[in-house]
Amino acid sequence: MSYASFASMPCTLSRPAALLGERWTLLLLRQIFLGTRRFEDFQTTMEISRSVLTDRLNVLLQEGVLKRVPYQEDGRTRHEYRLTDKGRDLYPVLMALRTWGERWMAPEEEESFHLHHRDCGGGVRAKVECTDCGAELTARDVQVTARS
Amino acid sequence: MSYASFASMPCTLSRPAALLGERWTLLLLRQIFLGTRRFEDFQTTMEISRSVLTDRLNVLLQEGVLKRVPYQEDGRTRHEYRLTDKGRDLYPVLMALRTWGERWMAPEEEESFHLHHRDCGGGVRAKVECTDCGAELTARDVQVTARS
DNA sequence: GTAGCTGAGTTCGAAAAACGAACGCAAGGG
DNA sequence: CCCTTGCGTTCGTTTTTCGAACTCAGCTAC
Repeated sequence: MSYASFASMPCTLSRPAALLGERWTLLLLRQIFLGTRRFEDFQTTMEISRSVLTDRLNVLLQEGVLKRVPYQEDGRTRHEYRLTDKGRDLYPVLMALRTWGERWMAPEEEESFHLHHRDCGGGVRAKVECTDCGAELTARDVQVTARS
Repeated sequence: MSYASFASMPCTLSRPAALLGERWTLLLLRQIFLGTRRFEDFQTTMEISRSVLTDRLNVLLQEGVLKRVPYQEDGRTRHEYRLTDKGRDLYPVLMALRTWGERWMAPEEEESFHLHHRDCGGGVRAKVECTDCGAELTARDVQVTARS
């Protein structure tokens, strides 16, 4: 009764952290942002056990991060998992991970994929900024105030 | 030999995702960014089992996200866990989670804490931008290219 | 119609991870 | 000394995860 309690705390950081902090969930989202949509493809590319995959997909469906969308293949109706608006809005989280990974975990080898801005071809970077003055912020620039 | 393999893939997204995607790790980082530094405080505030806490702290030490820093208390030497530069640079990841949480999971109740820019008092927001033109990017603005 | 194939799960026994209460231990303090 | 405190470690139990086999629905071919 402990890990789960973070998922229901009135804290806008602990709730997402508890949801995405469950094993496989971040890697599953990565795969989805890379274009995977079908149960079988998740299972084979990630080597996750089928039962856990079922569970994680269901949690993300319940949370409204994913939706099941019917489509036709070989004349039969199947379903694929796609991001909702809420799910697509997790992009900054994944990009923040990648930006950090590039800076601090970059292996000598090449990347497995590249990202660039469709319009201008530039690179992609996550950052934190002030909603008022627009300055880029680090942890040290931010004051934490507990609510009374 | 499966979840662990993501931690050693030559991919700057899968490696951080595997590291932070282990249960408790994101919540532990949240607690650290909120100022907790000592074993006992993590254990009591998070209700995590002591053995798992030991393990997670050790992994973060090994990865260079945390460091053990000696300090004096009541005339005796103790150690506390503090963020390294590498660890502090995870701030955008946490802020991206929080930005998402505020938009999509905000409970009716109040937040448990507030964040604001020390210099101007403004709010804090994570975003993704183009390194060339500076435009704010969503998943749809970004092209994924697999490496040959 | 029936045998086979395929994608998408479900089931279930074994292995791994997490839990939590008790124990160990070093460094003061009384 | 004996007590307390902070920080782990141990260990038996419970919960998750694993992975191989099974199910099932909807076609396709015969």
